[in-house]
Amino acid sequence: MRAFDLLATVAGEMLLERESSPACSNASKGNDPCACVQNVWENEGKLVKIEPSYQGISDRRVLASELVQQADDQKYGFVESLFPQNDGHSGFASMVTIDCSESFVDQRLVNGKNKNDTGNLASKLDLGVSGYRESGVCKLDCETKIMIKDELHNNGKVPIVPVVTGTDKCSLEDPEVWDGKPPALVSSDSSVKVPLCGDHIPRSSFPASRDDVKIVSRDDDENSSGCTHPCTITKSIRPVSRIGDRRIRKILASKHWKVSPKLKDNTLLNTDGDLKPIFRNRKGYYKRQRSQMNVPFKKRKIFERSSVSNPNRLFTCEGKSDSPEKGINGDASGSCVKMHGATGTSSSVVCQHTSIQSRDSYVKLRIKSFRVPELFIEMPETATVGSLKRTVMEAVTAILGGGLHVGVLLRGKKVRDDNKTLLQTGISHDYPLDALGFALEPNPSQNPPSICPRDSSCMLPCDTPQPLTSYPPDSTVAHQGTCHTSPEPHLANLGNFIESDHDSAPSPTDTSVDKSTTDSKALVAVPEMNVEALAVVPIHRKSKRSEIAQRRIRRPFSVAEVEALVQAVEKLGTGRWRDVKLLAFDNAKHRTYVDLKDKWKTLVHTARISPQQRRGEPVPQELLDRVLTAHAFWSKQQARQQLKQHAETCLLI
DNA sequence: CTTAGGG
DNA sequence: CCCTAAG
Repeated sequence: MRAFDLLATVAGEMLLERESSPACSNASKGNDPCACVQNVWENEGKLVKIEPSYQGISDRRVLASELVQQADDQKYGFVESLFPQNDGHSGFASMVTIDCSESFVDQRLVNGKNKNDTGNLASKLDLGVSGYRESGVCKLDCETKIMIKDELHNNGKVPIVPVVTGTDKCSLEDPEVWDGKPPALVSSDSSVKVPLCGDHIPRSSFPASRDDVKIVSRDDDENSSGCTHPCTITKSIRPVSRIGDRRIRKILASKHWKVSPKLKDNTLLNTDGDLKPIFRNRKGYYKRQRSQMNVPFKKRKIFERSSVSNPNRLFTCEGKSDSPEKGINGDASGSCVKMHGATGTSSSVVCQHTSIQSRDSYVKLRIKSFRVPELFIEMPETATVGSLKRTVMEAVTAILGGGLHVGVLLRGKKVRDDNKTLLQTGISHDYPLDALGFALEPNPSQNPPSICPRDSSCMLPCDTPQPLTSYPPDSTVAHQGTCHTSPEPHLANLGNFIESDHDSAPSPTDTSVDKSTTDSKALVAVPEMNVEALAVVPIHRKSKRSEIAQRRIRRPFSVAEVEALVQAVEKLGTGRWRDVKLLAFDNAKHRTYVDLKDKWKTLVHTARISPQQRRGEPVPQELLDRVLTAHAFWSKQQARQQLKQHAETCLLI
């Protein structure tokens, strides 16, 4: 096996430019003075093709050669059709070198500033994911404009909004995206969301993000089933992370990407077969549990699509938005966004009241490169060069496409406070460009703020379920088997109040696609946490932290959940966590029965310690009392049960 | 797969 | 929340 340690650096150049001239406000059709958006990435129009330079596998070096962008308007690759809304011009170039111990990925966002040459980026993604070959030429055709305004107001909002312009050539029908919900990330907080390389490139160029790409290493690209329609491609690809738990863990344990030589095409079906038993059992409820592993990536997916796919719908805070919430970042006064097509035709203006903003209050940023966390790849020596290409591509794409967030460095120091304005942070319009840096970092705690509100709001039942009466403090009725089969109706209903994980809510992808498609390669991107030391990282630098990256996000139990749990345990006892799950948390896909068991464990512990020692959201004492009572009761019950059994066995003997 | 318990 | 042994 050959191991490639791939430290990728995505270099690109973005210009987050300060508004240049007052005239620009009139230039756009919306006539919104504040909505004038300038600028973009540097234009180079290059795309890079990763191409191994070696003939044999003995030479481990992989070089990247650049593909000159083909600015050909006539050709439409699937990329374009996939994200047709991007009518602007951004290209990217990337370079990957793999040299056993180091790799370098240079991705460059280039601006198709060149208006008339629509800057169409036609790139031959030779190393695309299987099937992409069919498209032959992939064209990334988009213009991304970013404006950052250093708010003078201390509202903690830093409106940075990508402006993607374009026309619809292919509508994405993914209800996950278009269900009217606001883009999660944009609305979540004020952190600087810069749709850089990671946001645009991977998805649009080769939608091989972990979430929706079937990572395959097949040697017969040409024979692959073909993706004539981009939308289909996306849908037909299933998340890598949907592999069974066990398998994932094994992979994670190895802390690197691993491509088994046996995992070729014909393995796919087998893999599927392996998975079926896992997913098929008991009302399929376990399947849903599994799918939660995708949460972080799905979140991202939503954001990516929403920010790219349909700007008009999403980036509007005039109240016309389809979103139930007005204004994406919840701060209507802060955001100034304007959409306009490349042609300057369609545009929608937002936030007129901010139009008074001084010209000088815009900050111009320039991002020369992005650094990407380390990757580790292991491949059999017998693997083909083609599969190597694809593997690297997939690795890079996956890491770019999943779980990354942007870190901001000011004078080399990390800017951690997302709530400060640029100005407060020290980034003002006349700030030296070089002082500001960006880095792609693994998302350490992807605790999506959008979740928490739901926890509290959705979980509170209109009519509070009646306290349980069926657990008689000292009755012998409560046999382990009696209430087992027919849960109390009100208890069963309780599940409805528990947050239903919207991330794993049945989506077209989940239901229709997963059955037919399969997991293929056991590839998992393991973002390296260390982003500080980027340039060249020795192979042995991989650390345990990579595992942490794959940990499920921590989701503290809300009081309502605790209530539900207590109630269920009061009813069912402490030894039947699966039933507890089904009874009270059936709709909370992210809570496994193990989680519930663990939670109960901590609840008991919490109830026993003094209130001063407790942490987190305080659990009402009443609930904790019930926990202790129930725990005592069921412990006694268990003891009795055991005694009984013991007596019986003794009698038999 | 579930349960139980340690980490 | 993870992991693992045991059933």
